[in-house]
Amino acid sequence: MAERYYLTTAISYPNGKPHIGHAYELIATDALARFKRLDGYDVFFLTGTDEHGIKMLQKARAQGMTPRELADANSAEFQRMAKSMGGSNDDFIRTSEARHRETCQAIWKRMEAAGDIYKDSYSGWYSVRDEAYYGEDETVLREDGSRVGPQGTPVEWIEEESYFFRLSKFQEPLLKLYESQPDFIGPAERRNEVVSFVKSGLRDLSVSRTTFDWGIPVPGDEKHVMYVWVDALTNYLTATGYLEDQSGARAGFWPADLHVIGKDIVRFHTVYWPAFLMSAGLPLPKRVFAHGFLFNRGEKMSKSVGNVIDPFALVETYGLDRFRYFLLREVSFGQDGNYSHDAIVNRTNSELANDLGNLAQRSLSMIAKHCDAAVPEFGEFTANDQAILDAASALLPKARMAADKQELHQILAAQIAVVSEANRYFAGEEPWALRKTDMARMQTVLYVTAEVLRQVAILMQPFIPESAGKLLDVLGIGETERSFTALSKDFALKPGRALPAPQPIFPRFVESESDA
RNA sequence: GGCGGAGUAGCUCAGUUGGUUAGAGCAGCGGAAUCAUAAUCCGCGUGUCGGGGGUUCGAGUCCCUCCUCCGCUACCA
Repeated sequence: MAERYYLTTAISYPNGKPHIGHAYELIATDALARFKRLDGYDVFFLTGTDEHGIKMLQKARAQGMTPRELADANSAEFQRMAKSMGGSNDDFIRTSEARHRETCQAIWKRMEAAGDIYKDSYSGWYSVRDEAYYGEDETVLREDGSRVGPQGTPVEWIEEESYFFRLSKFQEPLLKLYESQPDFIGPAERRNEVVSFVKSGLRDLSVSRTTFDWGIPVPGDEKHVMYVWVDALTNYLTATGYLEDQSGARAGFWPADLHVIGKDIVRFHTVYWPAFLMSAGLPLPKRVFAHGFLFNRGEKMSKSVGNVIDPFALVETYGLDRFRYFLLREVSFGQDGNYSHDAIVNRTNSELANDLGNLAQRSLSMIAKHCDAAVPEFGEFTANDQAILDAASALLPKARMAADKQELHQILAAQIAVVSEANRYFAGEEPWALRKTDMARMQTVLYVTAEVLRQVAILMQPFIPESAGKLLDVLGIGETERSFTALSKDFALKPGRALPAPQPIFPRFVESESDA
């Protein structure tokens, strides 16, 4: 049976519309999911929405809706976004679903049974206007004796009954985890931050609230709802059904192999989450990888600056694959990145249209015209032939290593380097000149070029599924010959096999009058 | 403030355990070719490797110091 691979995005808080950050995370995780599927794994790829909490409640009220109505409406938008971005997720979880309630209550009971949940009171400086608690050091005592929060709003001392999770107990086990499993947190910079945070000491965590009811009730004390992270993080477990039935269809996917998240929620995934699981006596995920943020021309996206970009519009403008390629190639996965119209056009025109697309077109149209529209015969390979073929064969092992470290940009960089090399090879061999002097040699050059294209196209599928598929179409590669298994020599192009008429796969992006 | 990271060609960045004339891609300039999506190929960089000091036969690469930028420093997610 195939090895399983379970990966997730973070679930999105749907109190607004999806933005480019959501799209980015989905696309990157999708590329990894597709990569693993093509590499023969039995993949479970999960994304979803995190629908509870006071902000949803407030937003719903403001719009004259029930929280469930708001959640339904906005979650649908996130599902539409996942589809539009080419998401190949196997499930879409909503925390308002019954299955999730069941799992949350089950994990709660386990933590409680372990003695890690206790009732106390949560107190702090609360700002009614901000609807937030602040630490004492965040507040300022004014001369008139009033105390205000960081936003300058008045705060008052509030005590609320709350359940606590004994996070303090897990400081040592967590440090041990980071040490024994150095790959638990990626990229490495994040790991150091987490370690130093945990070393500085952990306080117990308030995990329930009584001030609102849009959430999952605490078992046995229903005036409490679970607060934020027990609810949100548990989604990863819910979707597998592991807690309900360990022999269920998806139970074998737990523990997750990879949680892909934004760098802003590293702590919750690398401190709280493993602590909850340890307490509940459950296996821990293998790795949490935090990506960076995307900036619009170096500026953070914000409504006030007016540079909020709708991911649907970007796909509309550039096309899905161009957009995916840009994000995954331009930005070092794990670091912050910038996007701009010029950057998208430059990157994709240069690499997809000029390098890859044009190489395909120039070689395949020669094959169509001069080789009877069939894969050409080849003779003895020269050193040049062998070198470029070897460079293509070397891609898979490199890509695998990079994929396991989530270095998506490296995979694409390596591929495009081979494409560039293939262009140099093609120009150097001059098949158009060979046509007049040595047809057999011309055929070999065209064969080698097409075979390199085949290898690259197969490896491009996770990133630009549709256009890589089209490229495989014009190379005459059938649906069953597209997995990474087909990268082996046994699947190399067979001379004589008919090829369809070549057609441009990656058109250049040309500025229209209205864009200028 | 504390801890951590970064400052290398116009732009984005590589530069292993210190060792020969510091690299790539993009952009720019010149040329070639014409199979191809005006695409491709070739050639062209005297860069104070943030400043200063030090260790060493030798430092972008180690040490000290200064400057600048960034991240983390718990209950909005």
